Amino acid sequence: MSSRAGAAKGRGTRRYPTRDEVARLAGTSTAVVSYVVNDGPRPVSAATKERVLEAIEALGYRPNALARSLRARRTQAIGLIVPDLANPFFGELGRWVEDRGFDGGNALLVGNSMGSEEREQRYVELFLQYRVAGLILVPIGDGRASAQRLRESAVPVVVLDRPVPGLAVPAVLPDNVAGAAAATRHLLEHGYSEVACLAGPDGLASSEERVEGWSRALDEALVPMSGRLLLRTAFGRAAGYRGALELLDRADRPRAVFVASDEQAFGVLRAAAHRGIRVPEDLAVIGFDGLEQAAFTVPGLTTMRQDVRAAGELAVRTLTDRSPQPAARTVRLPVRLCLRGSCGCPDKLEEGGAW
Amino acid sequence: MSSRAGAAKGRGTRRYPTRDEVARLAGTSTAVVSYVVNDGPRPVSAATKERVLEAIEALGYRPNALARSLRARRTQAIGLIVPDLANPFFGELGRWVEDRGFDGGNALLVGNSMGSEEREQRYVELFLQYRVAGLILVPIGDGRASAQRLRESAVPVVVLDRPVPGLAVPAVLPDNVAGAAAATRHLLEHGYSEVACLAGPDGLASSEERVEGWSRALDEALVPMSGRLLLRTAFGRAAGYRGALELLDRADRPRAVFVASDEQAFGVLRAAAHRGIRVPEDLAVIGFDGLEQAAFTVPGLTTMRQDVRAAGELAVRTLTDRSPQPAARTVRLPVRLCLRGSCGCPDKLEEGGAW
DNA sequence: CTGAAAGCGCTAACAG
DNA sequence: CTGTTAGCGCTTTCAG
Repeated sequence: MSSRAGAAKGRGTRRYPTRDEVARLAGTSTAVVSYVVNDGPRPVSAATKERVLEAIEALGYRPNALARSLRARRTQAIGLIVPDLANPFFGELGRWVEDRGFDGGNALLVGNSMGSEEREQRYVELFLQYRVAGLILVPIGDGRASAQRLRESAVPVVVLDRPVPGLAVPAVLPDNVAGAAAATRHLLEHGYSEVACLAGPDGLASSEERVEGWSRALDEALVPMSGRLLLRTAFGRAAGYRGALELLDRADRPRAVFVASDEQAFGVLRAAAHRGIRVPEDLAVIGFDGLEQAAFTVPGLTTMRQDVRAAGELAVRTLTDRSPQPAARTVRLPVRLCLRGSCGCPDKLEEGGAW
Repeated sequence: MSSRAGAAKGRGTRRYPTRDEVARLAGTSTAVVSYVVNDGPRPVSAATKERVLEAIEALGYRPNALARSLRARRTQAIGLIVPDLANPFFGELGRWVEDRGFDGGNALLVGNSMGSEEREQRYVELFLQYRVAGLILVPIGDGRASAQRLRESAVPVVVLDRPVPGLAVPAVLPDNVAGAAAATRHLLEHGYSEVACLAGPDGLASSEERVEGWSRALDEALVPMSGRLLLRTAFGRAAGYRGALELLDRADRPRAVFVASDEQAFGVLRAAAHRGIRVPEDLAVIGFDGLEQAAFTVPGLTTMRQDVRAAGELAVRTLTDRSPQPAARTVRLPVRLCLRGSCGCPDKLEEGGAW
């Protein structure tokens, strides 16, 4: 058995040693312990420091971050609220936010709003009580509900992925319009005379922007638009699957489709297979987001890749920069066409085996 | 402009109102404010309560969770450490952990170890400093490194997905051996005379257990084993892709393969397509994990589905239950065969459109 | 170079 | 029913 302070028997049984105990054991004052732990602000003689370090080690002392934050009047925690962590897009986003935060010594609190505004509110509230140093929000719905509560608060906030009309807060967004237009244009260049759009839900700004890009590309190419080419569904594989069936079961089914998210596109691929419709020969598909999984579908999914990493990192940086805050700024990150087989281009796995 | 206490001009500029200000405005003592906020432990007259509530509202008062926790000597936060949030398996796990924690009013701190033991350690350390009420760990490698540090601490810990030999701590694990054996047996029942195994990395307990199950099923069926049937790769799509190419490029390539994770299996499906090998006609495939995405590959991926939700919820419950802790217990959750097209069974999307 | 002590915001005795 | 007050563990002036 270890020589350390009494081994834990039950659970959560043992108390954490405090600064007082360390001081006592080292035969110094608590202030000195603090100077050692923080390497400042006052100097400590080498000998004393040594004794303190030994006491810390012997006791297994771990500074209490809560007390520290209380005293400092600021935490090192940042909050992230997303619609669903199990959605690979938010998973990837979360990874980069976490990674960047970790570099800066931040802890990351995450909340899933699960598509519920009420739940989103509750998380905003909870994180505010935890006095997070910053809050990154991928808002649900039109985000108006959270806007008010946030505007009244003192935390720096960044919204990600979706603009929130009423909120004058920095935003990091993909260039949805340009991306959707590029995807549509690419399909047109493959020679299709019309391109359908399997869009995201109504009323969600990022969804509307992608529809806008699609429609703009059609206009530019002087392709006549028609309502029957546009179908809105929820984001997500299952919704994409059902939407695709609806499109594909029509007598005049489309030959090419721009899908507003990769997740929906996975559903489209599955639906086409289910109906015996070959991709890309009978149906050309382009998705949006650039998920890692898109490189592994059969055929590979051509998609508009967002730089999720840049988005996550930029969000954290915006929160973290202690520089005088410029007026709330919206940054549009470029998306780029990532060619694979589903649109009719050659279907090669990325060289170098990037993933 | 709102009538509330001075609007924030810069960022993080405004201070949070404190309990003292609320008390002053309501003309009561701070204790009463506390009684109102916590609805106890002492009763408060309706009139006073009313005044306090108004003051709270007027000031936009939000109790400081840090101070509260410091005082209470315990937090409501739970820590989750996973290898990679962007991996859909851990994403799904995270979702359920979060969901269950949320019900209990817990905040969730998450850390990505990114496959690095050092990083895992640092997160354990960080979360301990935050005095999390409990820690859920999906350990990297053999997990031995974290074991010691955890054993010395006072936090309740649960390990998930992978056993840690040296750690006497509750564990929630899938029944890897039985699952792998069932998958292998199913492939054998399809009439294949031998079944290859594309396994996970060496030295990871959960990976070894799946190999064990595969080999056991082969033994039982009196199928001669051979080293050439077993290939280990890292978990992940890219590794699965490369491993599959290696298997498929052999002159005596296997006709049926049990793959140790769905992620790897996605790579296998892609590799087969790349080589013009049809699934399931030329190659039957079964994965492991039961990711949601597995229902959307082409063909649908037959897989051993884990009940990730049950695992996540059970982990939280184990941490949260304030009942006297029974001896560290290991729970094995059953996995069940989920039939789709990749093994040669009929390929239907789940009825009811579960997803 | 080191120590004493005030106080971060909150809760819960204890005393009215 | 309500008020006073002693800390929770830490940092940091201010004196030595």
